[in-house]
Amino acid sequence: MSSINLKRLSQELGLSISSVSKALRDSYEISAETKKRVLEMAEKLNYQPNPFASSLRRKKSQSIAVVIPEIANNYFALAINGIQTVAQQKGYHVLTYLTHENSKDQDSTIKHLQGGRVDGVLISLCSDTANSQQLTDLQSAGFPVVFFDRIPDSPGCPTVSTDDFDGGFKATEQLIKTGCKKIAYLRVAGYLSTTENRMRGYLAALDRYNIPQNPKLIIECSNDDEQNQEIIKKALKMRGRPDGILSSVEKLAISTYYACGEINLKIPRDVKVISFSCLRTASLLSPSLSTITPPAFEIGKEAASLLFRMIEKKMFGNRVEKTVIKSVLIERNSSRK
Amino acid sequence: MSSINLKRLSQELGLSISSVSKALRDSYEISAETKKRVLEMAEKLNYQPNPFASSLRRKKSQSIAVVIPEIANNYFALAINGIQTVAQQKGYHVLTYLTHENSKDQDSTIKHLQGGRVDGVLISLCSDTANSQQLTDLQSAGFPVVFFDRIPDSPGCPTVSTDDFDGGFKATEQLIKTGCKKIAYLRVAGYLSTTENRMRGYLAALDRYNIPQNPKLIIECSNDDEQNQEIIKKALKMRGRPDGILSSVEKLAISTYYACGEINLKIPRDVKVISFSCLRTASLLSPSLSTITPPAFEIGKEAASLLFRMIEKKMFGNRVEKTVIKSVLIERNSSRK
DNA sequence: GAAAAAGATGAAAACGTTTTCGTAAACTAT
DNA sequence: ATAGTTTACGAAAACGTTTTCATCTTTTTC
Repeated sequence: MSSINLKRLSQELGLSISSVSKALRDSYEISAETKKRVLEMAEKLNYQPNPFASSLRRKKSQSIAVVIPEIANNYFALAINGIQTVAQQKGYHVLTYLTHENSKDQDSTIKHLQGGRVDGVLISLCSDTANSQQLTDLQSAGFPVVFFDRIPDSPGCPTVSTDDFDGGFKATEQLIKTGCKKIAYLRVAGYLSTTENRMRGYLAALDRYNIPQNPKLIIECSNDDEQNQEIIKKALKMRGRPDGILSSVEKLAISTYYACGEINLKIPRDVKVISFSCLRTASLLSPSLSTITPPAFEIGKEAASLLFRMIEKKMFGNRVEKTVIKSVLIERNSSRK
Repeated sequence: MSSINLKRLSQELGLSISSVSKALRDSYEISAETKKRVLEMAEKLNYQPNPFASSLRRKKSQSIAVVIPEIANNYFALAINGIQTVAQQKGYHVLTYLTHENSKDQDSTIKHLQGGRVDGVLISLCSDTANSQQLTDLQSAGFPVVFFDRIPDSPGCPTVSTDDFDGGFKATEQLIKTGCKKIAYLRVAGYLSTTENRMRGYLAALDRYNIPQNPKLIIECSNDDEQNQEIIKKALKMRGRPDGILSSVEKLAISTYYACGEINLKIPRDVKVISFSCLRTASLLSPSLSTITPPAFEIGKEAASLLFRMIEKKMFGNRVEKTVIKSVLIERNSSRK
């Protein structure tokens, strides 16, 4: 807390507060000579402007918020990395809020944010969201909000996401091509745009290859890893058990590996597995895991860039940008013949 | 940006600004009846106090900063999770800053933080820090700073870390017990308290078991994964190549796996591996990776708790707290006979 | 029933900036 | 020399709170 402020600085220099302020902001009203003196003194006294006074006066926080379900997750960690890269370069500060997949937490966070603490919000929705009134309020007030990854269905929102439908389709196709007939889809509890779209891709692929859809093969998991392992084990032991698994999120693939280990099913011999995942060690797993990898870092970067464009009002009229960045499918041993 | 403020609220209620402010802060000066009216109106108009005005006046930011080298890293992601848990519960906001292992970035971050944007700082030092003047300035100004994981050597700093020496010792011991005679230690470039202490544990274990220390087996890696893979490959091809590897950080273990794959060395047959790591999938790797796992989440939680104790001045005099939380060693196939 | 105490409210200063506006002094053009 | 313009600076208001202090009313006390 450097208690040295403009007043102190101006006294030291024998100038008025306003002149010093202008000098520091490089105003044309101040002579080059004076600016130099001011800069030097500021440096010497290690002057740091009070960000709150500045924000209060300018009605600009120089901060953005990132609201995500969790952070100990390869995807979100990478996305934040991308976001920070852009924000730090723009001289913006980044506030992170975790919702823990809890819409109550998400709503209260959004509500607090209305106070003006940030100039914009990047958000990936939590899974138990029905429809957040807070969020629509925020947006309709003209507040810059960009959704990434888990986005709302409503068309009026700026979003950055990946081609989930396509990913789900291609992953399923891949399983089909290696001979799978009974492909299970692992989805998480609640509603997620990603899970939903990936599933639509999965179903479309089944149709395309004339494989009958089977509701029993759409397996809803929870938010608890141990519970999921049980759910998956049960699915793998049922009559007409799946010979292929498409996991909509990384953690379910991991649970699948553990589940198979416990009931002595060999991947890929007994069941083939492919999963959406940003796991860096996918190729080192036993067996190596086939993945559809969303470009998390780029999505974060793109979402942040879009947000800053909105903040800086460099938007073309009211056009709502919807960016989609392709995922990449990498076939590895877990889904090979 | 709810443009409804105290003034507006007070007009609506026919009260003075000060009374409304006091009512909202539940002051004893205001009658219960009035408080109720105020609360109701605030709710109705969705009043959100301006955080900057409040911070400016109270000289309290209700925010803390987390300064870390990177975020796409299991350890730091977990630690932040712990930090957020505590902060969110305390009603504090969390600002994250990435230094990218760059002391310039770190210094400029610290410098900005002196403006009073936060009430305290949690920091894990970057690897190319010699000694940050900014940081010592900040501390000696009485500003609350807690170091976690990568901590300074100076005794005057509050820290939360794990028993790195012990971890290094036990990991090395484990390799020795499975018959390794030439154990390499993989360290990262620059200076890290963790790497250093783990190495001291490693060297102590060698001494304890009468294995001669060999400087050629202490291998300094870089910050670039591809480069590291080359470095490790080279080390594994040299005369008197290591038969055991202790990796001081997770990413070097991963590079080791790749390196072994490329030159056809089988883990653990040809070389045994153990690593410090928070990888959730350690047991699913091929082969499963033996790890010393620092309790990242707990370290984050503990560090944040300590910071809040400092912020709230609930410290006992000037005693500097140095918390150490034990890591746990899990033997898996990569280091078995 | 007067003095003292308690209760409830409001006016205004303060926090540290930024910005608008005013005004000297210096310069330019006629 | 005079009017106009430019240059460089300062005074003061404003941002939205919090807090101190004063004020007025009501209640208590002897």
